[in-house]
Amino acid sequence: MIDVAAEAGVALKTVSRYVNGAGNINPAMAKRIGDAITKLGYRRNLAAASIRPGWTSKTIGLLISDLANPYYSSIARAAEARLRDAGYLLITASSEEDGDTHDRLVDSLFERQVDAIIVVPPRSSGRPWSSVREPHPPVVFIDRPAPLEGADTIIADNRGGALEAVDLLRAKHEHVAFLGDSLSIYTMQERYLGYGDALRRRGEQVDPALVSTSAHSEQEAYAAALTLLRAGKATAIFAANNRATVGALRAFADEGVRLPLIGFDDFEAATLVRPAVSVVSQNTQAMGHLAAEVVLQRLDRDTAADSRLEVLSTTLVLRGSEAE
Amino acid sequence: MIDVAAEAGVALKTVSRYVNGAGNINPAMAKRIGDAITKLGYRRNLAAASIRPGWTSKTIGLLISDLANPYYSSIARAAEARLRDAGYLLITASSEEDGDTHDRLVDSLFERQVDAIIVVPPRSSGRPWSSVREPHPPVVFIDRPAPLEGADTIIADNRGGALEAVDLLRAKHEHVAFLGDSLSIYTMQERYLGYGDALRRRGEQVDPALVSTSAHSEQEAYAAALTLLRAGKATAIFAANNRATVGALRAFADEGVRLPLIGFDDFEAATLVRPAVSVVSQNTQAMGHLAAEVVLQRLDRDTAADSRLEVLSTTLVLRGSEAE
DNA sequence: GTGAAAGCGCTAACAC
DNA sequence: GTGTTAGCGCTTTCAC
Repeated sequence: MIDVAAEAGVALKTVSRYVNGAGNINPAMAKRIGDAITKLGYRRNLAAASIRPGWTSKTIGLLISDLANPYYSSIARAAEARLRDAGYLLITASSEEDGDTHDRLVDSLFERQVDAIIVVPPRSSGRPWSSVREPHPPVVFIDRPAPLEGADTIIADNRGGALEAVDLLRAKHEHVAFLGDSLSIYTMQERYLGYGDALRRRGEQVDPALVSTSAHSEQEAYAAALTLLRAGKATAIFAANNRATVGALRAFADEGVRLPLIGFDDFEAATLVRPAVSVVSQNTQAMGHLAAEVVLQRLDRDTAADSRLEVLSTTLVLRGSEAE
Repeated sequence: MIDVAAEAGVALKTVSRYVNGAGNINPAMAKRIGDAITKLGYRRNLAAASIRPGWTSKTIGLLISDLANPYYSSIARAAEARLRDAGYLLITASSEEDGDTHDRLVDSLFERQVDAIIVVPPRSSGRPWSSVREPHPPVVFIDRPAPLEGADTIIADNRGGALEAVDLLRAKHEHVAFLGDSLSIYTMQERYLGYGDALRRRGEQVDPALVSTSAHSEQEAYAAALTLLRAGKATAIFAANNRATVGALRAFADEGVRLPLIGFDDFEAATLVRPAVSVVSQNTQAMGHLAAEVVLQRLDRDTAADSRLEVLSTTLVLRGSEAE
């Protein structure tokens, strides 16, 4: 910047004003400065600018469990698009559901002076969030309940979505099975509750013989679905996540049957398989976009405004026989 | 840091040494400093450290066309994992194939003092790369040829992959059609060349009636596939990208036929559809990982080493009837 | 409208 | 082994 000032024959400060877009600059000088910048190939150092009081890095952290998971990458994409429009860039990192990795990444992000972070709390918990010293940049939790009292949170209505799906299945079919992963996972628990809600609404109880929670991997989901089919009791299946849905489809194919099925979370193959698969769809775009909005709001009016808890509703997408 | 030093009763520099893990510190002092840091909730400011000569931001930029695209998010994931192990964080941004957006993001990244950037060159070109002033952080281009002479580049063997697939189809079937997007897209052009290679190898010419390059969207891919089917000439199809493959599958379903098919790029639905779909698979993990390695190598030995051009081979994954 | 000097948080010399 | 000083690139009072 000194060089630019020398080249243009003005003071350092004038160059600073120029690059910051301050209005009060003599047009002739502005031109000289612009030329000098081009000639010297000057590039601004935002890191240096950001250490001044009142200045920020214009960078936001995004901590998710796995960037390669379409669910999260879609959220990331939406958040990035919105924040980019507002002049922010996103540092994206994957915690791999590991509490320690997550904690380390949070520290790294804070050390890099991010203005805020958007976080998917990992399943395996590390240090409690409440132990993170104030003051720190605003944190917005998404997808799962905040592990911190009174924090901004955006989640989907897992329970309501499951209720709607199971209710629809139960209207036509006697024995609706629940095929999912461990109930110790928040979203699973919620979807299971929704499953129960739908039955209780009809004055029925959950039948343990129809509940399978061992779909930890696609392989196990397949095995669980097979067991369910061979037991012969289930007349319809609610698959509580993508893995379970895919496992059920494979089991159907192998057994040569096809039970009515509704999965949770949409996926590409759902419209390709015949018959097409009905799903409870989450609006990941909306979640990413909303997370960005909440962050921007916190950053704008830096007030200690009331924390926001947003519950995004799900959409039941009926395809195949369920659509009739 | 001043506060920490005061609290611990040591000099500023000793605290600096401590947080930098310098060995030569009196254990008693180290303990006092550690306690003071905890007590005060001190967090290091890496931005301030990074403006010192010889220090860097430990941050790397990743510029891709669309984070929500599984192909790119998978690359991003692999690169992130490798770089995280090396102490780097990734600023990820989507150019949306727009040259101007891309150029702006490159500038933003450089201004934020990233140590290097990994770039997917956008289709619509903005400013020429050669006009970007030296010196600038190392740039590694991936997925498409570098728009800059002598730059590190990692691409997949699109041509060879297509050749292999078409060769296999042609061995059993008389008229293999090419279903793809515009040939002005680099990867398409390469795959089309591979298609031609396979035919020429048998002393045949490309039959224009069997070539369709209008699969710009899934809808158009579907329409193009339908046209191909109804013309009745094609006896097998090489679908040059995911969109084309999916379009072909929809057309098959609607017409109640199933031609031998090999797609380019693997996708989840490929194993779910019956019969399963054979594909030419790119190793996105390897591409991301390798991009990270090349970056680290440039950063380590900051030598002006020879530029690397890596061509990753593809894998032909045979499923369904093609597997017989 | 423009410039000189001070200082953001940090680290590298260079003493002690 | 530890402290003092200067300065990284930038922006901001506060004079002119």
